[in-house]
Order: sequence, then C-alpha cells, then structure tokens
Amino acid sequence: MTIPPNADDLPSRYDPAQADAPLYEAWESSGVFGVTPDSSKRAGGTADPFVIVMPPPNVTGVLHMGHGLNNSVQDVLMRWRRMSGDAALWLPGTDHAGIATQNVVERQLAVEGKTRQDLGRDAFLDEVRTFVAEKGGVILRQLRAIGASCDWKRTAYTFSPELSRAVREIFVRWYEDGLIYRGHRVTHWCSRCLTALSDEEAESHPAQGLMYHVRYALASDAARGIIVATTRPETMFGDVAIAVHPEDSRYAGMVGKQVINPANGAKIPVIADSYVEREFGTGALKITPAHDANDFEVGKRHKLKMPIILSPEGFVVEGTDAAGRVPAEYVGLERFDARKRVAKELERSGALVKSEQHHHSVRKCYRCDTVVEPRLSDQWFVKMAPLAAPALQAVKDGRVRILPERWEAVYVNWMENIRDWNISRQIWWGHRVPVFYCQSPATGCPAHFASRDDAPACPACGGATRQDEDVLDTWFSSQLWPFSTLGWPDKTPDLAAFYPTDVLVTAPEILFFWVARMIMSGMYVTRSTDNPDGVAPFHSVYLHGTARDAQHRRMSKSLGNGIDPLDVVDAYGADALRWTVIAGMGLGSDLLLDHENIEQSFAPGRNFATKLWNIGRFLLLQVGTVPVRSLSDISDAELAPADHWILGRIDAAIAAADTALGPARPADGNAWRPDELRQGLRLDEYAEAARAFVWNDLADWYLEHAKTRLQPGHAEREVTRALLVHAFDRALRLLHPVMPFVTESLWKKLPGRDRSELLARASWPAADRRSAGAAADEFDAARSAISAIREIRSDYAVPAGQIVQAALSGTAPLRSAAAAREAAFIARVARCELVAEAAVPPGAAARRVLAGGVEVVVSLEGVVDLGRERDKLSAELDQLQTQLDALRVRLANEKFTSKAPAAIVEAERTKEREWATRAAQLVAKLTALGGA
RNA sequence: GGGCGGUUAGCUCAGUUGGUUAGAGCGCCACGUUGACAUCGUGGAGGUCACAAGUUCGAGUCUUGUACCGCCCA
Repeated sequence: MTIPPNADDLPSRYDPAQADAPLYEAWESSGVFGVTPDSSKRAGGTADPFVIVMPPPNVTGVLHMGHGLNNSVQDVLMRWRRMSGDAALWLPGTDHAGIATQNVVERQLAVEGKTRQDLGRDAFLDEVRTFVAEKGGVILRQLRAIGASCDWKRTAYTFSPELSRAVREIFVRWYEDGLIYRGHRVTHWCSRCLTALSDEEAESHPAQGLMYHVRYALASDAARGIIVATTRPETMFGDVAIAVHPEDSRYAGMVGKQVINPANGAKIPVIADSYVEREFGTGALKITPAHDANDFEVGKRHKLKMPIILSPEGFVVEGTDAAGRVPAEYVGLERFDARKRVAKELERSGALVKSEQHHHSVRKCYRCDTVVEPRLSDQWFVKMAPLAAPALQAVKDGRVRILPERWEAVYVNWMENIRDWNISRQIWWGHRVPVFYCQSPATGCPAHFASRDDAPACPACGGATRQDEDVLDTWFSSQLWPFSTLGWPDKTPDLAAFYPTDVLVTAPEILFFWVARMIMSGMYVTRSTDNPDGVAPFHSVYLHGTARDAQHRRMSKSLGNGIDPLDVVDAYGADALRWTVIAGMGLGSDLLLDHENIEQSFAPGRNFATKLWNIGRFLLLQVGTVPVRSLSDISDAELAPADHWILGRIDAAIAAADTALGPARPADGNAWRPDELRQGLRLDEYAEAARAFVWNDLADWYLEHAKTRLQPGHAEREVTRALLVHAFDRALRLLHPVMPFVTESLWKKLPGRDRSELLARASWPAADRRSAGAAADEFDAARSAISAIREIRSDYAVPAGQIVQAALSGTAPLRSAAAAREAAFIARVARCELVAEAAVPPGAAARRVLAGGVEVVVSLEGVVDLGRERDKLSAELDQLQTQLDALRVRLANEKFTSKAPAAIVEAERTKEREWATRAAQLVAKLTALGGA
C-alpha cells in the first residue's frame, strides 16, 4: 500500500520560484526539445515536421515584454505540435544587429573620448566582438526562464561563419543574376550613424515646422519673380533650377528664363516638368537634385548639375559639384543652424515673402532618431520587382497566409509598389559587401565583380583586388534566416527535413523589413525547373500586437512604462506571465498591461495556476497514489451521469482547443483552402476553452460531485478516482502549452505516473467519445436544480448557513427523477433538504420552472415575501409573454413561414410550444400564490 | 495625398454562411470561510451593438452615407 501524500507535502500554493527552474532543467536534459531530421516525413521519418524559426533578437539585447509576448506565442504552438506528435523544431538564435550594436559600442568609446575612426576598422571590430562575447546571448538564457522550448543545440547567429557564407552566396547569385547593382542616387542618410539607410529604416514622424515662401527674382527683370515654398531653405545652396508644370499658364512666360537664387546669387533656369503639381503650394518647385529624391529624378531628366552642399555629418560644405555655391560665412554651419541663418538672411534681403506653420512629416533614423538627410551617394541596391512578383502571388494564392487578414492587404499594397532596396551601409559591423575592384584596372578588367572568396584575383588581368568598404544591411542576413539556419547553401539533412517551415510569429512592424524579404529570398533560393516560383519559407505569418500600457502607449524605455518580464517571472511565475499574454491577446489586438498595476495584470494567471494546483492537491489527497483503473477498463454501466457529463465536457474542451489552435498546416499541403485560410491561431480562445473546462466544469461541478463518491468504502470510489485522474490528466495536457511549469509539476504527481515521464512529451488529448448524451443530460438537470435553489436563496437572502426545504417535480418526469437521483449532491451543495412537493407549504414557497422541464420549489416559511415572489414571477412572465407574442407574430406572418428556411420555421414552432408551456406553468404558480 | 481597419457592458474584446433571449475575462455590488483553493465560493447589476438611410419575412452581421478613432505607405 502506497502511503498517500499528506497535506504538509503539498502547500496550498504553487511556488514557481522554487519549482520552475528544476522543471526546465529536466526538460532540457531529457532532450525533449531536440529533434533530428530523420524523424521528419520529408527525410524518411514518420512525423509531420512543424518548424518555427524564432525572430532573432539582437545579440546584445535583453528580454523585454515584446520578446515575452512573441516567444510565448511561439512556445504555445511548439508545445502543442510537439505533443501532437510532430517532428517539432523551434530554432533559436540572435541577430548581429549591425547599426544597433555598432552604436552601443561607439557610445562606450565616446565615454573614453574615442571614436571608431581613432581605433581603425580592425581594432574597432575586435572591440565589438569582445562586447558581443561578453554581453551577447543573455537573452537566450532569459528565454529559458519563461519556458521557451527551443532546440538550443541549433542556436544560430546571423554573423556566424556558416550564416555569413549564406549571405555571400545569395549576394553573388543575385549579383550574377543582375539583381544587385550599384546605384548613384539620393538615399536616406543618417548624419549621426554616418550611413545610408533603406526606405524602411527611415521612419516617418509627424512634425510641425515652418514653410518658407521664398521669391526668386527673374535675372532679366527683378520686378518679376517666382515664389517657391520650402521647409529646408538651407538646401537652397544646392538649387540648380526652378521647376513648374509645362501647362501652368501662370509661369508660361518664364520657362527657359533665368532666376536668381537669393541664397547665393547664382543664376538658375526655370524649367518645365510634369512632375510638378500645379495645385500644390505655389505650383513652383526649387530643384535640389543632390538632396531630394524627387528633385534628383527631375535633375536627371534635365541633365542638371547635382551639387552636394552638406557633409556626411550634416554640416554645410562645398561638396562635389558645389564649388562657388556656398557663401563663405555658411561653410561649417550645422544644418539646422544654417536653416535659421538662411531664413534670417532671406528675411533681411526681402526675399522671404512669408513663413508659416506647417504640418508635415520628417523621416528619422530608426536606430538613433536623428532626422535623416536625403543625400546623393553611390550605394548597392537589390532590384526588387522580379523577386516580389512570385512572393506577391504566393500570398494571393493562399500558399502563404497573413493573419490577421488586414495585414495581408498591407503586404499586397507594399509589394505592388515595391522600390529597390539599398543594402549597403557605411558602417563596419556587419557582412562586408563581397564586391571586389581590380587594384590596377587595365582594359578589359571589370569595374567590379562579386566573389564567394576573400581576396580573389581580378578575373581579367589576374591582378590584386580590393574589397568594397561597405557592409550589408543587417536585414540582408536575417532575410535568409529560415534556410541559412538549416545549412543552406549546402543540401543538408536539416534543410531537406525542415524547409519550408510552418508559422512565422512576429510583430507587424517588421512585415517589410523582414517577413516580405524572407518570402522573396526563400522562394528565390528554392526555385527549380519543376517549381519556377520556388517554395515560400512558411505557410502562415502570425502578426501579433504590441505591448502597451494602460493609456495605450507603446511600452518603451524612454517612456519608462515598460514591465520587465523577468520581474513578472520572479513575482508571479512564468506560467502567470504566459497566461496573461496568451489569454489577454486576441488575434491581432494589442496587449494592454498597466505598468502601475502589475498585480491587476498578472494576478489572473497566477490565480489560475493556484486553482490548478489546488485541484491537484485535492485530487492527490483524496485519490492517493495507488494507480487507478484505466478508462477503457470501465464499462458504461459503471459510469454515473456525472461521469458521462465530465467525459462530454472533456471532449468538448478538446474540440474547442483544437478548433481554436488549428489547423497546423494546409490540408492539401500546398495552399490554404478558402475555408481554412482564416482558421486557427486563436490562442486566447484556446486558453479560455481550457480554463473554462478546468474551472467551470471540472472544479466547480465534477470535483464537488466527487467528494461524496470518494469517501472510503463508497461503492463508486474506484470509478470516481479513475475518472478524476483521467479528467485532470486531460486538463493538464490541454493546458501544458500555455502553462508548462505548473502542469508538468502536477502531472508527474498523478497516481501511477513514472517520475521520469514528462508531460512535455506526452500526447495531445483526443476525444474519447465515451459520453452518452442522455446520461450527461441527467446530470445537467441536477445542475440546473442546484443553480435554481441557489438563486432563490440569494434572492431571499437566506443566510448561508441555513438549510432550506426543497422539492423537485415537473412536467418532464425523467429529468426530475434524474435530478432526484442526485438528491444527496443537490442537498449538499445547495444546502437544502429535499422533501416531497406536498410537504412544502404552498403559500410560502419560491418556484422556478427550468428549461429542462424540472420544477423547483423551495420552502421559505418565515423567509419568503409573498409579494416579492409574485412580482418576480410576474416580471418573468411579462418578459416571456413579450417574447412569445413577438414569436407568434412572426409565425403568423405568411411571408416568414413561406420565405424562411423550413428548419428555421420549425425551430421557431418548437420554441413557441416550449415557451407556451413555461408561460402556463408560471401562470399556475402565480395563481397559486394568489396573484393575477 | 494613396491603401486598410475599427466604433458592441465601466475597461479590454468575442460574436461563424443574416435567424430574432448579443457573450467572455477583468472590474463593480451583495452574501459567505461548508475539510482542495479567500490567489476562493455563491448570487447579482450592467448593452436602444457610434449615427442616419437602405436591402430583407428577419440586420450587431449586408449596402450607402456621416462622425470619430487607429494602422501602413508617401
């Protein structure tokens, strides 16, 4: 005989601080998170692969709530699929984060008064590597604290030798395919980071600024002029023309004439270009080709000079083609100082017609918030249109779905208007552009060429080469993540087994930065003669919301409104954190957390873990540790109505969870069918379904009911023990993906369980279909009776300790008989004594007619207020009568009965009969109470 | 300026192909410690589904317009 645990072994609360870490250790050391390629169906195994690649956090980053949310979602999916028998791979890793990491190290150097240039490229890179070695990877350890079930052996890094090889490979392929080219054009330039940025990296921010209206006088006739509006008068030194619309009658006579730039006295032509919008501003534009992307295009069309008048650092200079254009007193002025000074000077000279407040947007560097400057330079670009076409089609065909749906429209809109991608950065930390130049170019030597090898010889003359100084956009390497992490460009077993992956879980902010580019590059590298479009790297993109505070502001360091996930883990446990983010976040909605009231945000999760823990505690204390009979060995005849009922509830909960989470992949293996395109990934609905089952069915009803049957010597004790353990086992399995720690902790303790077994590798539950509906309905009749008696007690404020007399009867004898069979249960939980109806004094009783045909009468001798009971019944009757009248009008309407579907009409007729019966019963009760 | 979404209970949100008594969690109110759990239990209040018009036997759900809020891109 096994000795049952005693209450001292089981405190009344789960203690995550003590229990969580050893559980994680047990999972990790058991290898349950690991998966080998040979288990995948694609590589000769038997299991469907299910793969998620983790959006790699910055290598030196630390965990914030966004990571907590992002990784909780992924872990729920991974644990669900792992339990479902898939070859489940969650591949973790980090991103070298070019500009961001370089900035951090540069700031450290700045404290010592040094710049990266002081150190030189090699020494600086050593400095960054040292920093990454010291600080890097912290976030991966932090992810373990929230329970992330990654296959850590495969931890990848975008700047590792292996992934760097993938970067070179695709660069060279694209270069050789003509998809990468050198472009001389205006790009966004960050004067603090000293690098060009992509369009996506220069974020628009609303701004309030001054719009200056400046008059450019005609050189031949100072009395005439053109007024131009600009927000950046400092760029006037770089003006090379004034452009008007060719059909604009206001300026018809001026085209071809010269005007004088009031900022520097230079004579510049008035040109006509249909790019100018006549309705906008004065209808005339100053053209500064080197410092505005649109002006650059105009300048190209008109073969204008492109003087650069700002230094890379943002100071006024006479740069390329600008000799003589900048008055000496402006040289060396910071751009915003120069703006003020130019404006002042224009005002003094009378050229400034007016200046007015103006709403516009300015673009800022996404890494340092510096206002970016459009600047002419030579950069490497990827030609996007050929790559975008198949990636757009894949989404339109349903080979890739984007959830929530509205982001799909955003994706389509972006892809249809895609612009070329500037991939070169003038920083040092990153993959160096693998383009080489001949050191002593002779006739026949290429201007440049791309190479997989370092220091290749010039292919034409065989001479020495030098490598391009620039490095690649950090997103250039992360776009390869779904296949570079699996060994591409080699044909590895991993790549065969796990590409394509399944779900990509991330935030909408990086839909273009990362997701779209992964689809494009993933399809590109998997093109074949059989499949010219290639294979998209995942079939589902799940875009989750943002962590925000109670005022809906994005959580951020600068606002100080963040919540540290690790603080939450310490105070409430990882399960509570996960519960809050999963249960609290509908598909696509933001997660609102009040940083000033952590308790309100995370207590529900902790409370639920406590509830679960106490169900387990009750079960272990009452059921003991002796193994229980298996459900399949118990005959239907041994099952009580309550058993049938809980078995039905289990099946319903499993079905609800499966519907909320799945399908895991498209049924036909290629594209989503329209009917399944928007299904699944409702993690909050899954969590709620599991919670409702555990709390509202198992704990509130079945467990209460079991208390009597578990008494030592009770004939049904063994069946009850078995059913309780079965139900709780199913509950723990269902909840494991969202609350892995407390469920694992409890599951190990269930009777008959071998301590070495892990819930993390147990099977996901499937419906038993043992529940007989009629038997379950009997238990429902008892539940209804209990609720009715409780309502009556509450209505009449019967003291909680007082036992009342109650009788069950009604028009549905079977149901009332069934309810009567649960008399002991009803009596105990409704705190009543069940008597014959005749024993209840008619004048001092409250009655309820229940939907199932059971009628409940509660004797309230000395408590009941007859008038109040009459009012109550009248009110109920009134409401019912109103609805019944409306129903009868509807049924009397010939248009309804003839046009509505027969099934609907029949349902309405059935309802009419039921309501009429119930109304008649209510009338009878009222009459009995002396009412009208 | 172009594209897209939203407005349902005090708060945050569900609400399937239109089917007629609109749901949940949290919060709120009342009562309560009955041997798993007060991080709990029992009961309750609370919504003319933003507004207007239309389609329909029937509209939270479809159409159009208005107001307000938000997102993406310029």
